[in-house]
Amino acid sequence: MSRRHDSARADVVEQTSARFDFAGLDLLLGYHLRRAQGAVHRDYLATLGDLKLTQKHTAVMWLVIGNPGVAQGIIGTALSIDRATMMVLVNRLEARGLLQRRRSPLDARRRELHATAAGVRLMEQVRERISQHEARMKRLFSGAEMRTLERLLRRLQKLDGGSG
Amino acid sequence: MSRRHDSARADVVEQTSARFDFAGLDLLLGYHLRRAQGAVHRDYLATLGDLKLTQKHTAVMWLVIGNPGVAQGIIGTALSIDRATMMVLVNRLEARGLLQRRRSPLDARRRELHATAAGVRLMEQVRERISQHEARMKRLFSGAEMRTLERLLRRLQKLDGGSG
DNA sequence: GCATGGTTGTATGCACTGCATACTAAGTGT
DNA sequence: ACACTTAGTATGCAGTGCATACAACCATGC
Repeated sequence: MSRRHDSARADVVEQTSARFDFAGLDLLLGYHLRRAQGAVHRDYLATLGDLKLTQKHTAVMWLVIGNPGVAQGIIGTALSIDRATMMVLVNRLEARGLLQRRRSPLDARRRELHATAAGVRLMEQVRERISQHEARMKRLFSGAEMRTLERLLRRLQKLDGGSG
Repeated sequence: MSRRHDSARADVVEQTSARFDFAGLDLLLGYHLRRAQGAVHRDYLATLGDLKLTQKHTAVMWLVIGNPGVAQGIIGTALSIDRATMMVLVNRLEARGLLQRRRSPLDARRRELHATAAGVRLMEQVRERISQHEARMKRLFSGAEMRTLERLLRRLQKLDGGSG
C-alpha cells in the first residue's frame, strides 16, 4: 500500500465517522421527537414480536375493549386518526378476527365496534408484552422524570387544534 | 319526539363524548410519545405547506448541505433510516432536483450526495418555516422545560441499540 | 312529509415510511 | 485467486396519512 492510498483511506474514515456535522439539526425539538418515537416504536414492535400488532392497532383494540360498542369515529377522534385511516385499520383488525363491526341500533350510520374472544385473548398477551416494553423505558428514567416527560409530551398535543 | 327517542339520543351523546374511557392507555409513555409526534409532524407539514418536504426529507437535505459529498449510507446511519428507505428517499429528492448522486473517487461503491443550487435555495426557505414551527412549540414550554424535554427524548434513543 | 345539510362510514388513490430479501459492484484480507 | 464484507440498488409488502368522492342515515326547517 502506497502512502497515497493510506492517506486516502484516512480521509474516508474521517468522513464516515469523525467529521460528520449535524449542522444544528440536533437543536430542533422535532428532530429529537421523531428519533425518540422511531426508537420506541422499533422496540415496541420487537417486543410484541409474533403478536404482530402496531402501536395504533393496539390502541384501537385497547379502547374498544375499554368501551364496548364504541363507534369507529369516536376511536378515531380520541386517537387523532382520520376516517380513511381508521377504515383500513379496522378492516385489518376485523379480517384478523380480533373485532367485529355491528350496526348501531340507535344511529344506523354508526358501526359499533366489539372485540371478539380472540381479540380479548390476544390483548391479554399484548398487555404483558407492553409491560416489558414500558419497563425497559422506565429504566431509563426516574419516577419524577417519567412524570415530567409525560406532562411535557401531553402539552405538545395542543399543536393539533392550535391555529388550524 | 317521544320520551323514548329523547333518552336514546341522550345515551348516544353520553357514549360519544362524556363516558369515553381511556382504560389506562394514557398511562403508557409510548402512547403519549406517538400522539405528540403525530401532532408535531402535522404542524410541521402544515407550516412547510407548499414547500412539500417531510421531516425526513428535510433532515437528509439538512445533513447533505452540512456535509457536502457525504455518502448515502452515512446519512442513513446518522438518522436511523435503513438502506432501502434511504434509496426511495434520495430517489425522490434527486427526482425533484434538490440533490445529486456522484460516484465517490475514493470508494466507487459509494455515492456522494451533493445539494443542487435549487436544493440550497429551497432549504433556505425551509429553515425559515422551521423557525416558525419550532417557535410555536417553544411557546408551550419554558427554556428549562425545553432543555429537559430534549434531554429526556435523547435518552430514549438508547432503546435502539439496547438489547438487540 | 319532504328537501336540505351535516354526520358516519366506505372506497379509492397517492405518497411516505419501514423492513425483508435478493442482487450487483466494489473494496478488504488471506 | 478467493471468500468476506460493505454500499448501493431493486422489488415487494404492510402501515400510515390524507384528499376526494360517494352512500347511508340523521336532524332540521319548511
